[in-house]
Amino acid sequence: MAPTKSSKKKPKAALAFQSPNGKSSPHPDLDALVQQTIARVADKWTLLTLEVLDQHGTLRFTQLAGLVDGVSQKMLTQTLRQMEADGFVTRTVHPVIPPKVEYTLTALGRSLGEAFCSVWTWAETNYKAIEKARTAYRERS
Amino acid sequence: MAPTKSSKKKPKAALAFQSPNGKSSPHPDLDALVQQTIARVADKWTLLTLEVLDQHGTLRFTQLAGLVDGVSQKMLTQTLRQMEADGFVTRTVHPVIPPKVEYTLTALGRSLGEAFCSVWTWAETNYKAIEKARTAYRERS
DNA sequence: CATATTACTTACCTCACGGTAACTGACGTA
DNA sequence: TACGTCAGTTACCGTGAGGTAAGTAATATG
Repeated sequence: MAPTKSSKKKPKAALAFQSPNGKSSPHPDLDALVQQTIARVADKWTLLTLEVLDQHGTLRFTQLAGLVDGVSQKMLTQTLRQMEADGFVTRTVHPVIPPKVEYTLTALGRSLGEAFCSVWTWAETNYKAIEKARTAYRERS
Repeated sequence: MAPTKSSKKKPKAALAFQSPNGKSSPHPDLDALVQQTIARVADKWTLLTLEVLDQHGTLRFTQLAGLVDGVSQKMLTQTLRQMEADGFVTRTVHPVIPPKVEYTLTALGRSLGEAFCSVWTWAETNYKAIEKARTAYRERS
């Protein structure tokens, strides 16, 4: 029983809610919005692309393809379109042949990079602790 | 052409590498490790669980199931096991019947929460800008 | 006329993520 | 004897993320 949701009996209450009333949020559920935003932004390719653009400044498509280690053209395009739509990068098309398209971080994109900087730093200082924890866990079981 | 990798011609060089030499990393490729760590940690359920545990302190399984909004038992167990293995939570089993298992963040887990705090804050202050960018993008195309 | 170049689309296909629901174990209680 | 409780585990199954490879447009060059 207890399938996380949907039990035809009494819902037990007092546990499964986070904002049925008004609380004090400016929006109905800011938490959800923020969570959703983070989920979008914490995507693998987005993170990698963000970092590469942050380090190298303006880059063309093929340069990105080379620097974003392991990305396929399809995913790179998709990621860049997404980031453009979200306002993280500007996409500048130079009407020449062969095509020349340049990508640069916007201020918003750069601020996102800074925000993730602390996570990056955390990972740098703590990945050894994680590895140790994993080994310990493996031996425990 | 240019399928991101594997072209039998000259690899063009000067583009597709990040640490073929020694640089100054203590490990062969610290960047990859860190990226990998972030990817693991930036998982949807991990993030949500982390936040709930950060806000509520010690919780039992069913309490978490109620608070982590939308998680299935399967994913909750999986996430918690993962977090335990990584050293983010402690799992305390009280040998009683019915079972009682309590989860608490470790110091490492709490530090991770703090690191993500800046991202959380960023999302709070910038999600409107993102929405605006999206609307603008939609109208542009 | 064929080829190279850049920045993509598009079609196709696979596999792993994750949801649903049922089952387990050990005991107290009705 | 049947049921409820908690904390899972397991089997099954569908969707969709994402990889691969080929195609496209437009022109300069040999």
